Amino acid sequence: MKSGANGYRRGAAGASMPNPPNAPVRLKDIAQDLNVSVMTVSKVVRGCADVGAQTRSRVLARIKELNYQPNWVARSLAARRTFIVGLVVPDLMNTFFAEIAKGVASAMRPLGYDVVICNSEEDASLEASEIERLLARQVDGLILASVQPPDAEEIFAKIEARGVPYVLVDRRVSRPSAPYVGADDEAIGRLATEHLIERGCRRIAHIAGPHHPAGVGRLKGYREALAAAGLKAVEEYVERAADDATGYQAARRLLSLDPVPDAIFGYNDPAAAGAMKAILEAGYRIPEQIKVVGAGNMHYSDLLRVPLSTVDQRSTGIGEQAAGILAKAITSKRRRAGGAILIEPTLVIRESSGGPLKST
Amino acid sequence: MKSGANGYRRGAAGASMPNPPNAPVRLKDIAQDLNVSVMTVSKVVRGCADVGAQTRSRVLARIKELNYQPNWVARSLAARRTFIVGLVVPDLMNTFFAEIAKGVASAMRPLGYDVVICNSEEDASLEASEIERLLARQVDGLILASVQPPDAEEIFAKIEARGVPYVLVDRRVSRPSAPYVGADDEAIGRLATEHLIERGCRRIAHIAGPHHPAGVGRLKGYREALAAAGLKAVEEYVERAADDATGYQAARRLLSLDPVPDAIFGYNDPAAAGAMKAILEAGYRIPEQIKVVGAGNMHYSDLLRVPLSTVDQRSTGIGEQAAGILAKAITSKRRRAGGAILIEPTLVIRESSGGPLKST
DNA sequence: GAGCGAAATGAAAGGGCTTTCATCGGCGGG
DNA sequence: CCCGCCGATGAAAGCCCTTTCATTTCGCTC
Repeated sequence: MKSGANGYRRGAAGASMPNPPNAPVRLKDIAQDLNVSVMTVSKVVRGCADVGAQTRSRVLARIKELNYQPNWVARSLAARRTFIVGLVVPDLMNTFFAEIAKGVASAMRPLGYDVVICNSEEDASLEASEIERLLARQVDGLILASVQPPDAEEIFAKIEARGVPYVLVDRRVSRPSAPYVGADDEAIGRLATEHLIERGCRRIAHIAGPHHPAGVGRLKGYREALAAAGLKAVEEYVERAADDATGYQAARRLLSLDPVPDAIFGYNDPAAAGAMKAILEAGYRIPEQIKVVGAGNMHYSDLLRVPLSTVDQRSTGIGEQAAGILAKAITSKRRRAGGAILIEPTLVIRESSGGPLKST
Repeated sequence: MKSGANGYRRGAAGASMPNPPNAPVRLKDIAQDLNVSVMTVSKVVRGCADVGAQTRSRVLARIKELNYQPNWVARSLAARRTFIVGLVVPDLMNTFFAEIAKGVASAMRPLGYDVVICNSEEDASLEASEIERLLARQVDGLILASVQPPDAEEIFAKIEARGVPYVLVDRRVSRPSAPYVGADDEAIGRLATEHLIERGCRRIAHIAGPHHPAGVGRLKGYREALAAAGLKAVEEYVERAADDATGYQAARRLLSLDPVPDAIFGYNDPAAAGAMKAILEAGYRIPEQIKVVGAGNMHYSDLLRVPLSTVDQRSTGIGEQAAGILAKAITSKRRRAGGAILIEPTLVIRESSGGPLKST
């Protein structure tokens, strides 16, 4: 019963079943139709130069006619490139990251790459597993806004061992060698805090992020600015949060302190927005009694309860630039993009810190 | 020079180069190490039952030791399944869709599927090309919040021709046979409009969406509600928009009309949020002079300038349910999920329409 | 101790494409 | 008139894994 072993797809006979109706068209089908080799068709599909003009047009015609679509899985396997890049962000609900995703996708598309977006939900282990899946899927490159705690070498070692180029965005994990696109977090922290100091605040609280570089860096900048202004850093004035819900909670705790803060700097906009909700609920006025500043300039920040002052980091640009760097790294031999692109953070002053002109 | 044809990867000699340092570990490497067949290793990896306990543990040990990761591209080709499903949404910046994405991903992950999220940016042709790429990538299924105008049969015909199961979410394209998860758009339109009528509004304007089912349906519901209440439908009171920026513009036009509307129903929350910005800028008070209602209950709606009344559609649930249906369709023989799941829309009353209790 | 079925293993044949390299025919130059 | 070269075409060998089905080896039953 040897013939039984023949195999899958097409009936039973041999290698020549013409076109079992429902199966997608393959290179081979076209080649047989036209009495040319699979190679020739493949070359036409890929736009190789060494195909006769006449042959080419015959093939092209048939391709259109049969509506041939290359099978990218097979192509990826053979070519050892998938033309997929992975993007891992911690929170898609924060439009700051959605915007980065948009930037990445729109920069990658014209280069022929698809972007697979993953949401790690600020969960380091979920993130790790997402990255592993992406690697298993043989992505050509990775863009990461990482959740990883500063000491998590392992994942990056794995990526590097695989030789997959990657770019860090927004969160600069402790890999000085890795390419990075984003703002200087300490500068962000300083900028926001200095602004509040200028506006006359003296009891400035901070809702810090989780223990990733962005959180840590902004906290540091905040402390530096306080120190530079000769203000005492009150330990109780620093809370932790990750998004609007936790920011709300954090702010409630801050509001229960005895000398109530006269300003809150949220490490990102959702946290600051949540804080504003808590502040208003507690009956304080923004900005008269308590001023608020966020960071990220997320899409809805100026539509919020009180339009939110924030530190802009040009999120779409981050995505595009990261994409550019990654594309270059993928193509180059060295497969390691270099250096960091530090985005100059800029203050966007809205009502939550007293508005553009008057100073308190 | 026959030997030159030998091929790629591993040096030159034969099929037995042991382990060219930098290449990823393959099934074959493990098999050779252990003197078993590739098959056996493959079975262990996939958790097949018919492997001896001892062999299994030897293999497992080696897998861990060498840190073997299956190559999903090869696996997908051989198994003719990718374990990838595609999700196409019109606007990731609208957290309503980000939430759906989250729901889909979290429901699919435990089933072993990865989700590829695509943002069509409300652009029908971009959407079409994204869907084609997903098909070319051999996705196992598709979840679509489609931008397509009602007459765009072509794409769906293509999907069906490929035999790829799909589920529609939030936007019910005119394919009565296709499975759908989302709210009844006319009900949404009615609910919002009736609420505004109850609150005493008589000149209710509507910022309608683009010409997709969600936009059309909600507009229809709005008109029905007006008619039912005996209110005249003023044609100038209907504007078009897609997001907060265009919603802002639309509202400005509405505010320039002579009898200024006393209410605006935005077909989605971003549009309504943009409208609120325009209204406040023009010096009107919300809700005293103009009331506003949106739809979708997006993540930041209650943090907005004036907390936004809206029609909730349980976005996370939509994603999860769609994922469930799709997974079933993928597994089943028929490959076509059935029926629609209509989510009961519910009103969420916040300040923008006068708050929960008092009735204007 | 022959016969049976189950358990464990593996051989062979692809999946649809690309890669490398050989071949073929025809042209101009020597 | 033969050589070598070029453009055009194709043959063969993979990419790494799964599928189908055959084989081998046991332990049992009767």
